[in-house]
Parts: sequence; C-alpha cells; structure tokens
Amino acid sequence: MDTPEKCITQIGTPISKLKVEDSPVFNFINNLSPIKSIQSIPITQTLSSLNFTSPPSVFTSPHAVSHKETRFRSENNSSDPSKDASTCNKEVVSIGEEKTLIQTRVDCKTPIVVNDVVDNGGMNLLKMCEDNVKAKSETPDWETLISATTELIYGSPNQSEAFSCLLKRTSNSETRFRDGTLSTMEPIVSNTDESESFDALSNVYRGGRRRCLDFEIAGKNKQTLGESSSRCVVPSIGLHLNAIAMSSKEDVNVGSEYSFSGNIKVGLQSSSTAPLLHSQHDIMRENETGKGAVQAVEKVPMSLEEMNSISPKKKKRKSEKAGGEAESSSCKRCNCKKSKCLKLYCECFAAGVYCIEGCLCIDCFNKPIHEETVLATRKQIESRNPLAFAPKVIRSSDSIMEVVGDDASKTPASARHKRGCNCKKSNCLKKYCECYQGGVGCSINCRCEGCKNAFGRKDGSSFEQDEENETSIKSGTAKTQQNVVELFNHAPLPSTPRQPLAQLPISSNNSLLPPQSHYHHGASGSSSSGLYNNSQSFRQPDMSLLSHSRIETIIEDIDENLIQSPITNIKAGSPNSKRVSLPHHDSSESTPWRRNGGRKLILSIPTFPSLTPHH
DNA sequence: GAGTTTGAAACT
DNA sequence: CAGTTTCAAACTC
Repeated sequence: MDTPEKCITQIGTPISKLKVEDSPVFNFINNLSPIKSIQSIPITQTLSSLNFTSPPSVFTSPHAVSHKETRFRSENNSSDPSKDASTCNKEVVSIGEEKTLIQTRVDCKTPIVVNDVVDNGGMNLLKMCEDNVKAKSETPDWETLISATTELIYGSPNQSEAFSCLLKRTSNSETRFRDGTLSTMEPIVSNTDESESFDALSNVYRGGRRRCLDFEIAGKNKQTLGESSSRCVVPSIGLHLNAIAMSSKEDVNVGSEYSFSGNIKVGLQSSSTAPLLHSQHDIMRENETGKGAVQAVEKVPMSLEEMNSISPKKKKRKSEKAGGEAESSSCKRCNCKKSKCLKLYCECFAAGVYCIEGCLCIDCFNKPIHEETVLATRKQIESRNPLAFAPKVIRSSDSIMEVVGDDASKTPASARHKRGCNCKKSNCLKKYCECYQGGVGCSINCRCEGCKNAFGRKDGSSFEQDEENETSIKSGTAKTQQNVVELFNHAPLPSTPRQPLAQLPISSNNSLLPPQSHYHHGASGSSSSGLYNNSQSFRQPDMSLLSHSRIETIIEDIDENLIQSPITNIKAGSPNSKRVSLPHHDSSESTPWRRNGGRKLILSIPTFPSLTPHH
C-alpha cells in the first residue's frame, strides 16, 4: 500500500539540513555525563568531538524503555531541501523547528534491550552508542544518527531497522500533512518489500493510542506538530499515570500504553482527526483480533463536526451498542453532566485524554476543539494541586511481581494510594474507595474509617483470603471477592484503559524541581517534565510489567524528588489538605531499583526545553 | 434504567 | 483549614 498519505509531517525542518553536530541525538549522547562518570567510559572522546550547539536532548529514559516509539524533533535548520524532513507516521519522527525534543513512546509488550544495557551499568548502552557513532561517523548523516539512536533505543535490530526505515522513508517523502488530519496511530502500512520493516513497526506501534490531550503543546508548537487540535501529544511531562494507575479493570494492555513525557516527550501523537480517534482500546482490540492497525487505518474517518454533532442519544446508543464490548474491554467513558468534562470529576479529563464519542457526557469541553480551554483548565487545576494529574496509586515493579506472583495474598507493600482514601461507609471494600479501586491496601495516609480493605488494611493487616471470604459472606455477595480477584489480576493497572497522557503531575510552571538534579536526576529543565524525564533508574526488566514498573518507579522518583527538593513547600496535597503524601520509605523499604539490587543508572540528561508556551 | 450511595473534587 | 456543596462513579433495586 502506498502510504504517503499516512505519513504525517509534523515537522517542519528538513532533516538533511541537520548537522550531526547539531543533532539532538549527539547532543544527548554527549550529555550522558553521569554515565560516563559512573562507568568511566570515555565515550566522550568519541562524541565530545562533536560540538553540539543545539539544546540538549534527552535520550530515552528508562521509561523510554517501555516505549517502542521514539520521536525525535529537533530544532535544527537544515539546509538540504532534498532531504526535507517530513515526518512519517506522526508517531514516528518529528523533526521540527521547535526546541530539541525527543519523544518517546513505548509499548511494553516488546522487550527492549535497553534494559540489558542499563543493567550492565550502562556499559552496553554506551558501547552501543559509541560503536554506532564510530561506525557511522564517517558519513554522519541523519540516517546514521537515526540508525544509531534507534538501535540504542530499541536494542533490537529489527525494531531499530524498522524505525530507521521509517525515518528514511520519511525523509524522502515529499508528502506532508501539516494539518495532521491523517494522523492516525496506526502503523504505517507499507508495500510488501518493506513489509518486514513495517512488521517490526507494527510491533512497535502495536497498540494504538487514544488521542490524548495536548496540554503543553498547544499554541505555536502544535502548529508545527500539526494544526489539528486533535493531535495528541503528550504533555510535557507527564505520565499520565492516572490512566495507568487507576484502572484496575483494564486489561494488562493498558499498562503498556503509557506515554511518558517530559522532556522526553512521549507522544501520542496522534491523530488527529477526531474521528479516527478510536479509543486506545478499540485499536488494541483490533490488534488483538488480528486485524491490526491497518484496519484501523481503514476505518472511515468521521469529521470532527460529525463527531461533535452526535447527539447524546446517538452517542448513548452507540455506547450502549458497544456497551458490552466497551464494558468488557474496560474502556471507560465518562458520563459527565455538569462538569463539562473539565474537572477532575471527569475520568477522561483526569486521565488526561479527550473524551471520545463513546462518552456520554453532556456539554463536553474536553475535546480537541476546545483545546485551549482544556489546557487552561488543566493549568488552573495544577496550580491548585500540582499532583492533581499524577497517578493516584504508586506501585513498584516488585510490588507488581508480588501481586502477580504466587504470593498474591498480600498487597504489595510498596503499592499505595498516594493520598490515601477517606472512606467512611464503604469500609474500603468497594470501588468508591480509591485504594481499593486501585488494587492497593490502605495505608497510614488513609483517613478511612472501619477499613477492611481487602488489599491491606490501614492498620497494617493484609489481605487474606479468609477475610475476603468473610467479607463476601457478610456483604451477601461474592462480588466483592470477585472484584478483589479482578483487581489483583489487574492490580498494577490503572483504571483507564485509555491512552495515557503523559503528563507531569506538576505543572511546568510550578518548577517543583530545582534546576539542579537530585541524586538521580539530571539537571532539570524548566519543564515540569523534568521530574520524569530525568528519572533514570533502571531495573531488572520484567517485560510484562515493564511499563507499570517504570512508571511507578518514576513516580516514586518523583516523590523522592519532591521530598528532596529544596522546594518543599509544595502543597502537594489536594485542596482539602488532602495529603498527597509522599510515600514514606522506611530505610528497610528501598526503592525498586534498590530492592532489585540493581544499579541505579544515573544519567544526567539535560532536559528539553519546555515547549510549553506558558510562562 | 432509575434511583441511591459514596467519597473525591470543588467551593466557601 | 474546616465545613459544605457539587459531582459522577459505583452500586442497588
């Protein structure tokens, strides 16, 4: 299939004009000082020779490890029109005139070698980097960079190959779609001779993403990224953890759909046409059913107008029609009546995603066409509570393993609701309880009364089957038990199957992070993303859980960051003095990476300049 | 499907 | 910061 149309040009500047020295990739590599210091690898000799003048870029962080998609954008001004850098599938590469940026998206389904690299103390990573650079430095060009980079990112030759292929194709493409109207999250469909590469891409892109809110790229940036407001770019930092953290219902796939952003913007760049906006779930379902993204692409797009014009009834009908399916797939859709989907009451908004046609909301403003409003509202909320959009449940990979493992009778000690619940009547046995809903036990942070949380009571007792049975019996239904089981099965998952919006819980304006990095944080930029983006802790990978683990780790890092940050007066708590308690790590309870006995690879990665227009 | 319950979010 | 109100999800019937 010919796919010029599927390639979206999000970038404006020709890639070829880029000089290797100006490449963000090189710049990034050149800024891996921490690794150097730790491993004493003289990589700089290879890379330092390159003078990068462009803003430092960030390489894939551990988060990126879980991402399969990487997007690069740099503000390079190329001079070679022949290689005009158009962007290919929006998901892939974006070399824009904007600030240097590397966007990474991940799909945890596919093991990424970066972990191994990391686990070797970064040695492999560095070596790979060095080798690639050396090997290709003679003819440094964009493709070389891409190749080297992608290999580093993907680890897998196949993946990197596919990625490179895509980039090449992109660079050669004459077709651009600045309006992003074609934006689709579907993988590029290629003709047969490139099928292999694209198969790989397919894997890379496996799992379409639901469009997310482009919270921070609104404005000028978005123009570069695609005018369509429907485009989804992960906000500068964010992990949209809510999505991740909350959904206990979702299937595991959800977990793999995070996008991280930060300075490492992970993007969901998606598409834009609202109509193509299938929920992530929809796409995933398709993929799961073997139809793959290709079919998703083939879906007849619906115009925004059409979408918006859908009457509530119609939507409801649709919803009902898809009801079972949606329900079964745990794809939540909001049902807001008064909040206009601009408050945290709205699950979609809280999760950092736009509402979709499946939502039954009324007077919804949480749509691309109201992007500015959404952004403004979001900002406002963040100003009130910087962590408003942060994941509610924090869990470590170990925790996940515990849950998944044989000893599933206990709530992961490290898993907890960030702020704690405040249940009065539900005894923390129903989903009204956020702890319960998140599949975690109550903690000291909770102010619940009569806590009987099956995942662990506030008093410290943990879930036991007997107790659970007792509870079920008392409640006169086994539903609770089923719920518990279900929650356990999905414990690490957030409640929203949607596309995670990578968002920084802390607004970029808040400057929660000190300019200088903390223990494992590199110099942080002004962007809120810094919190995540600098997190570079790597752990032994459990691919099936990687995404969650990563994210959770990151969250913890954030906590630590907050704790350690000189800026300690952050009212992390919600308005009502609800605590956004930072998890207390006993000396005995080490952070995930410590628990794993793994080394914590510290990368001092410069953050990307914030694309956020606000200041 | 309508109504109730619940607790988070928002407001005062 | 505490109390109250609003809201929408969860739940019940």
